[in-house]
Amino acid sequence: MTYFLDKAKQQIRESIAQALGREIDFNQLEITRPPDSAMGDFAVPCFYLTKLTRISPNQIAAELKNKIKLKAPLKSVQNIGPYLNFYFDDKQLAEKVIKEVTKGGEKYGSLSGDKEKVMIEYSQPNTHKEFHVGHLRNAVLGTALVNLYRFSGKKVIAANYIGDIGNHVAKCLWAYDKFHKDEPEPTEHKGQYLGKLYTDAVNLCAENEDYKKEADVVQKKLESGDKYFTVLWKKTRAWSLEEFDGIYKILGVKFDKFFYESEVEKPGKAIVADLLERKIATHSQGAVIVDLEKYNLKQFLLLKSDGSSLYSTKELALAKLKFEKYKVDASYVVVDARQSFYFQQFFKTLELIGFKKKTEHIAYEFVTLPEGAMSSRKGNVVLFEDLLKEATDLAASETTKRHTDWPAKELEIAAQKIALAAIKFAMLKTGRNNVITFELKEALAFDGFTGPYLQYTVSRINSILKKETAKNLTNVNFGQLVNHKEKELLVLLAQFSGVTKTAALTFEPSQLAQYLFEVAKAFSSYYQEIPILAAEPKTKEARLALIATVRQILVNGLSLLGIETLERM
RNA sequence: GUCCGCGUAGCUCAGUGGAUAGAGCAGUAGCCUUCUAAGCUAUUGGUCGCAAGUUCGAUUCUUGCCGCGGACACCA
Repeated sequence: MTYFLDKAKQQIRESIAQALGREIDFNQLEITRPPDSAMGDFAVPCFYLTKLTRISPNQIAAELKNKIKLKAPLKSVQNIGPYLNFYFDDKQLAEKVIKEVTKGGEKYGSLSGDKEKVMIEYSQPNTHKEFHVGHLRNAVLGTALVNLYRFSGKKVIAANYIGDIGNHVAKCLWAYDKFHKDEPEPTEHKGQYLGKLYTDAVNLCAENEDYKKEADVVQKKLESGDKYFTVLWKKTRAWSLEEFDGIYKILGVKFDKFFYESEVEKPGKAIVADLLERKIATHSQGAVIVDLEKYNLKQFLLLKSDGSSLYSTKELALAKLKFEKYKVDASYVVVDARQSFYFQQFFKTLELIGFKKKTEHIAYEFVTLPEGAMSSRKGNVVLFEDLLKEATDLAASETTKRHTDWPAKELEIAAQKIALAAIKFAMLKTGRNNVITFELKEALAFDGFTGPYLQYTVSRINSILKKETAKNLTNVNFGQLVNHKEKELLVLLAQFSGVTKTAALTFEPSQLAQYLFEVAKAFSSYYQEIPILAAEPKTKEARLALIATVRQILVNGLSLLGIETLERM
């Protein structure tokens, strides 16, 4: 799919090559936006041309300005210093952009034809632990990445890899068995209940060496198929999975495939045995390691000295499974940046084994609290459920202030949508490399650069379009859209597809978030100044078509970020 | 100690090898008989951590230093 802006940019490049009378590397010839829209719609800095011709950038810009022959939709070109600034024909711009967005609808901006099949693994919660805002960032980021990748035309398998076994499970079950097995079973929030037990267990084991040993014995028993603990494990594991399922439903987070650590534990151990045989792995202090010293990656631990498995043991088998069974071309794993070193070791190990497939760690920084890191041990984690409740209550009270007459059901649905938008957007609006210091006040903000502001913008457009819409675009006179704010909006809208593509390739949904905010601001300013329904019929028709286009872009973009919009708010 | 990330306005963050470094929040001053004020307009606020180097040109690239956060074998 080639959109209007791509074609226009290509025309700019070709017109320059033609005027110059020689071939140029179009990849080197960048097309940017001037600092002020009055200076042009798009700009070409001429420094690259100077390299080719040895004529000063200012001079070559001046010469080319007179030689360039423009075709629609481009109207004119100006040279300002070392820049060639191009202007669109307003009517053409409006007509092309509005028509292609209208035609594309919810698919507008998407690309197709890419044959690559990738797996994006994310979320990876641990059973028997609590689901907090740290996990939330991963789930929200992963969802956005899956959406963006699909939008840019790739086949994506969204995968979850649930940590349903391991030392944390053993600790939780040890605590359950030792202190709680005679209690009545919890009837709700069973996952959270287990999380609490786990926290207690961590503290107890830290204080008491004997307790830690007991918990380790539980892990050994689990791995050797002990009946009692296996039954207990299956039951409690289901409690956690049920909780995750509920959270994913609320979040609108979906997976095509669930992997469980429990299913790759044995195959993982088999791989480790094979690596020992092949002398890629060796024994060290009773444990199994891969020596990566010569790559400056220390030693990579594959098996504990008591023979039980580690994360790495299982991940070896998982990597194999992904490529062999699911035949993906690339595997992306969305995991906290604190695991970067581990992944370097892991990828190097795969390389030594002879694995040639593309695997990449999509690292993001963690979520912390103003008073320091969240930790189950300190009991200062912010649970997703608590955060959602707080946000929903606030959204409900804000909505009630504005609409005293809304039916209870609509109020309830709206409050949750607004709350989720606020929370998700807060997680997505900054780049992956930023540590998010979680502050409730900020997560619950509904104005400025927030999800609710974007939803509000859509609702305002809805409110107009509910009264009247442009019936048939063939009769619309696009020449009516001459206001500079209309022009600004159109140029912005035309960039949507490019933004989503870059956001996908760089694994940075924040770029889309920033862009959508710009669109919303441009619309709000326009909305304030320019009457739509009260305009002359012809003008009104064109403006209605324009704002429907703005809505489509905002809805499409928000949906990629996993954020729903509301009919009214 | 080694490695990774970050350091831009009071706070939270965009941004770019080149045209006057931008937003949001907070502050100040305005705007609701007119399409939803979760909004808009104006305005205050910056030696882009410090130093050197590469370059016609560095906040952006390189190196060193400083500060903050993180990782560095039996957790995941």
